[in-house]
Amino acid sequence: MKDDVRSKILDAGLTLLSEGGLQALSMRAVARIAGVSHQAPYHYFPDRESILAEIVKSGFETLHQYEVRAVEAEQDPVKRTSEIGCAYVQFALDHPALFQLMFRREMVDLDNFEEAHTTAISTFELPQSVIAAAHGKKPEDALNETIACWSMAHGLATLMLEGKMPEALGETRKEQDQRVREVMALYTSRFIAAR
Amino acid sequence: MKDDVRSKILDAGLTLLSEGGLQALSMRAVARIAGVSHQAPYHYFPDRESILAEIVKSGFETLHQYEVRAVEAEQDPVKRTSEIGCAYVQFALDHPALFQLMFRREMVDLDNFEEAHTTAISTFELPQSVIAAAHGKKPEDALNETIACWSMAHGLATLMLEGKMPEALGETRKEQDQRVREVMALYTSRFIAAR
DNA sequence: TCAGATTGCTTGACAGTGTCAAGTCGTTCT
DNA sequence: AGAACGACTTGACACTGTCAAGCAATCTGA
Repeated sequence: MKDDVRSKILDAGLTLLSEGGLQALSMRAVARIAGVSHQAPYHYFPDRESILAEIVKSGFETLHQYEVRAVEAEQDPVKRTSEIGCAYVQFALDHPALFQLMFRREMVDLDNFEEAHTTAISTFELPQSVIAAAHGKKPEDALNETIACWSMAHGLATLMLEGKMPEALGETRKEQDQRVREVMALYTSRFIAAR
Repeated sequence: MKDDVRSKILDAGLTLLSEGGLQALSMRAVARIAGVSHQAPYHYFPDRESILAEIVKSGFETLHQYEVRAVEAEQDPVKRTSEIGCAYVQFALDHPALFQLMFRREMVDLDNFEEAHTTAISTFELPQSVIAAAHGKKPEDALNETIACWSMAHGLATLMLEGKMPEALGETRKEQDQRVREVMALYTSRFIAAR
């Protein structure tokens, strides 16, 4: 394999993230796990941020898959809206450190990485069209609605990951999913009320 | 002053946070700015996290003040709800690095710092009672509603700070405040629709 | 065929970090 | 006077990201 080391480096990054969290992700550790010298990664990437950007890009691709699956499972635009929000939170709970990495500018500034930036944007567009449909609007006219719903899902995910939610949120993952569903439904319930 | 050095250390921390962001906040830098040796801080605090916890505590106190001011400016529970959400986001925009510090468990795990934890909880209780009033419920029966609203404000703040919001959100601070108001109103609009 | 360039790394060094351990110096207590 | 203590300082260690140089194998072109 030509890019054997390169992909080993990225794999090592993902492994460290999932096993030790964000703070375990150092470039020396990545090299160690990939079984190469501490400078080998910089042969393939100009700097640390470029390595992280590649990992972030793969993260947004996975998030996009979560969203697509949620949308495919439902037809009704209102139900789709709450489902896609749940999918977002579930992605965060499934990949906590990766999620944090994806949304910390001091780790990766997406403005400097066009590819990753484009991938990130695509995870925004699908929710936008779903939410717009729920409101009976065109996507470009539903910016505030998209932001409101996205913020709610993102805030919920962030606060849960950081352990800032009251314990009452549920102990098992199943209970948590249920609670997330209830909370997201509080956004979509405005449609029901408006009918 | 007896606690001269101690408060100089905390001040130095806040200064570094506001001037250089989270990544500028190192204990060596704190000591440097406070004009003491790199080990002096550990004479007053057992470890790095304890210093940060004290800073975080002061942050939650300030956040609480923002909330109180918002509630005092409005009587109507529904308007209060969106105002308190705006106040939350405004605090984050006014003190970006402090806000990040307050909500990152790997920086400060509030479970280990009872005082700071209590202060943090108090910033949750005021919104809870306001939101409950808007719903005509008792605070303890409005947990989901509180979480929904809090998540929205928190997500909005986080995404804005991390530069993840579409540029369309507004360039000047005044435009941004207006946009935040519109978005928060999308949560409270469910009350209006329900009437 | 064989010098020279390129590829794919490794090794070494440097300044920065948090923290453990020990040292210093002035005051205070006995 | 001497011991103890408070308020630090100094030094060291392992860790980090990154700059610089080195080095063996492979490819290129004459």
